[in-house]
Amino acid sequence: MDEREKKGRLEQFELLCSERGIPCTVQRRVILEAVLDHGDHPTANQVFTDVSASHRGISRATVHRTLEILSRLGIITKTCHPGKVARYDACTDIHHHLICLHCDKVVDFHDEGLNSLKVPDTSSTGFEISDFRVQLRGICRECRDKQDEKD
Amino acid sequence: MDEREKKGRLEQFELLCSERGIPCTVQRRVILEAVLDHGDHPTANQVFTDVSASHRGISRATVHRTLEILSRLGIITKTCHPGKVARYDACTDIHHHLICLHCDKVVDFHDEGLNSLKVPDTSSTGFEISDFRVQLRGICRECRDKQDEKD
DNA sequence: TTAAGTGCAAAAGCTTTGCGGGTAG
DNA sequence: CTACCCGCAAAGCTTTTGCACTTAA
Repeated sequence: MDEREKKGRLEQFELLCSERGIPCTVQRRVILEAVLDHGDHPTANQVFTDVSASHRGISRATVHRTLEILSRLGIITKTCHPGKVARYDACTDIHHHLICLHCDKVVDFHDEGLNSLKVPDTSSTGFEISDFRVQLRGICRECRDKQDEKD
Repeated sequence: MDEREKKGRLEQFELLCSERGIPCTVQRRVILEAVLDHGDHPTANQVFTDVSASHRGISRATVHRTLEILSRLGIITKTCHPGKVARYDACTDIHHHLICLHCDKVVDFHDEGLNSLKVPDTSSTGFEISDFRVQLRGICRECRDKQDEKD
């Protein structure tokens, strides 16, 4: 993410904090920055590693707690993964996912056609829908190559 | 899932096994049945509980190993969840998901309009797409009600 | 017969929790 | 000043692995 946009997101975060009376601590800013910088869909552990590289002494527990808080604020979001650990995402513009059913890799995919999908009526379900994602599921090139080797 | 369909899926599984020379053990059949019966998106632990109710001595390790194998065979599938544990799905017909960003609940949603979505060209990505899912993201009724209580 | 699967128990990862000291507002 | 947050360490879950025994084909 470029510097200008990042700065905007950090200001947005500080605004949200003061609106809701939530302390805006150093750790929270640093962890948010790490997610914004990471690009794809880091796990809590990856965020912890990134953060530790520049700031001594931020604990794993804080990373977990903070990621949860940030996603409740809506400033980042939990992504839907086929894997076994939680993953987070810097939730900027609408985008979609290519998913490898073999190695669980998830890659962002931007496409105007998908963005203009009409969300159907869900009123009977009790859900209030705010946005949507399309998952395109299949096999990535690396996994295909590995399969071919075996043959 | 009704008995007739279940029987069909089990036969399909036995066929797949013999095609690929993979042993079709009691445990695998029982675990597959448990997923088919479960309905929504059980975790390995839920499958283990279901299985243990009717069959003594099937270990957790086997449940994990088997779920992985069944999903590689394509007879079940890993679902994409915002949570922290792997979840599986009896992958029958195409369907979509309502996702609560508050409590991570995932509910199946069937809709003809979504089914007919045109999959875009992904040739530049190296992925070979076999199907797709739409995630409708928002807040479920229970979580909305809880929020209202607080106000 | 024999390659592969299974159970058990132990190890390895990921996440949460309780508590005393520290900090933002 | 005060409520909330943080780091630490320990506990709690989920998943994986090594090995001896069993089983499907």
